Amino acid sequence: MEQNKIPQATAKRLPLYYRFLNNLQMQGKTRVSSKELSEAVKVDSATIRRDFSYFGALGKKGYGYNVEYLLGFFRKTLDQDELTDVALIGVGNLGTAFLNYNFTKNNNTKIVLAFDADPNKAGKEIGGVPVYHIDDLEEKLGNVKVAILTIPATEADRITERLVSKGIKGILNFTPARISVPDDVRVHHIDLAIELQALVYFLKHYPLDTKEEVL
Amino acid sequence: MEQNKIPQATAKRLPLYYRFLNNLQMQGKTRVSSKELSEAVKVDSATIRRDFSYFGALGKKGYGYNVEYLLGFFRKTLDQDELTDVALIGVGNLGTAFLNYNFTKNNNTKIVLAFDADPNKAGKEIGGVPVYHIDDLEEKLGNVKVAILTIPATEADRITERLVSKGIKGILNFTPARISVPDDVRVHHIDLAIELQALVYFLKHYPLDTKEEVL
DNA sequence: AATAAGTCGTGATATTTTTCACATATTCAC
DNA sequence: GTGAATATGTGAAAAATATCACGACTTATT
Ligand SMILES: NC(=O)c1ccc[n+]([C@@H]2O[C@H](COP(=O)([O-])OP(=O)(O)OC[C@H]3O[C@@H](n4cnc5c(N)ncnc54)[C@H](O)[C@@H]3O)[C@@H](O)[C@H]2O)c1
Ligand SMILES: NC(=O)c1ccc[n+]([C@@H]2O[C@H](COP(=O)([O-])OP(=O)(O)OC[C@H]3O[C@@H](n4cnc5c(N)ncnc54)[C@H](O)[C@@H]3O)[C@@H](O)[C@H]2O)c1
Repeated sequence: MEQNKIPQATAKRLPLYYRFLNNLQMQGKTRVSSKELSEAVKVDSATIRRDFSYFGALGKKGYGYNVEYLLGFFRKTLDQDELTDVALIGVGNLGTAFLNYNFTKNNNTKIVLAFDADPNKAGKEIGGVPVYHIDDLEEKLGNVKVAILTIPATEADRITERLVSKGIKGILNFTPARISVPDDVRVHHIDLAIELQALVYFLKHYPLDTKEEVL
Repeated sequence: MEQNKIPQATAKRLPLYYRFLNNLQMQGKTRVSSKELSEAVKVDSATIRRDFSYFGALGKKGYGYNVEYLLGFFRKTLDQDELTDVALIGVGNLGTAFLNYNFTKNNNTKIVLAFDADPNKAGKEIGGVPVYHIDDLEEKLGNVKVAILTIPATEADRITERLVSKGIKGILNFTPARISVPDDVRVHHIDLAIELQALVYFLKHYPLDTKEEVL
């Protein structure tokens, strides 16, 4: 699809740029330089210019970038005009937090339904999202292609298999399990315990005198 | 401190290895190869061997790695024997989920106290962790060096400043705000909305026929 | 109109990370 | 013991990412 020449590292930063540009526009700013952007999002200004340059010459020398133009460009690039439906599996501590938080501020994704194995949770609605019993997964999932996994790790493999066979193509996996999927399914692991441990490890073992911010 | 020759990419994977080795030991396995590890944690086996090699020759050719030895080694390396205290700021949706989840399974970090601006939350205890009013931050924080930030983005800068002046050295920031800190403070951003958007972007724009798993 | 200040886009370079591929060592089966 | 199988550790190469530094162009100022 189109140019898949865009480096992954760049692609991961696009939503960040987009969000900040939105803020700028709301503040009524009409122009912005890579230097200003850099200070706000904490990414080197050369990296920002390089990132933008993959999409062509979006700025003007000596001027910077026009906020509205850039925003419009990224809106298209990030498909901000089409809403992507997401399913959430596991309405426990984390899952409930995600349901209550509305990802649809500034955002093109929306959790449209949730599943849980607990019969007490099925039938309810949390944050405006209906919760179904996991037994009804195949029946209710419909054409949703993205799932958030917030179930116990022990359930991850079994549920993943069911999700994949129903056509899910992207999984945001919060369980510590490293799930196996076919090659055409993308899994993004967010392992909170590990993030915390890694932070502590860095604190103890790395001097850190220079500014190095870690994602 | 010791060898800070260990690449950051490697350091981030250490807790993952550690957790899996723990599982292996609990299953009674005594040896493991980089190939087996690779399948379990979804990291290329050459990368695993390279990672381990930064710490010396931990394995044996033709045999693999001794689980107990490796685990003991990483336990020391990751300071699993000392518990690091953590403060949580913002007992809302996310914060409450973290308090209820006990990070101290297999883990060397523990949330020991929490703060919130809501007077109804202060004074309570959630998941065994006392919640104080944010006004008492300076008084109660003590010698804690790591904080988890789960407050509204608008509060992030102000609270960060207070944390830093009280001596916090590591922040796990869940707010969308990109906070500014002195060079000796490490910030790790976990931006859930962006993770979700990035996943959707990859799904739509990247072919993905080969196995590429993204962290 | 000329000058100064600001800023992009990018070739070149540096750094970081991953992967290949193989000499070398060990184990295991018989 | 011997040979086949297994698996490490690592030099070298590749790939990915980040940064430097500067020519080219814009805007603002006097
Ligand atoms: N909460 C945290 O702070 C935190 C931190 C790090 C990792 N995690 C991980 O995130 C995951 C969820 O954590 P949590 O604290 O929300 O757990 P939780 O126990 O509160 O919630 C899990 C939910 O999944 C449901 N469930 C169980 N089996 C199911 C199945 N087969 N199908 C559908 N639903 C099922 C349960 O009924 C429960 O509601 C876990 O894997 C956990 O390790 C959580
Ligand atoms: N919940 C999610 O799923 C989710 C997803 C992505 C990002 N986030 C981000 O995480 C952060 C927290 O999200 P949430 O859903 O838990 O929000 P929330 O509103 O449920 O919780 C925020 C809590 O912080 C407290 N608070 C406000 N100001 C404070 C202050 N100055 N000092 C101390 N406490 C204060 C509030 O009383 C509240 O309890 C937000 O920045 C949000 O953007 C949350």
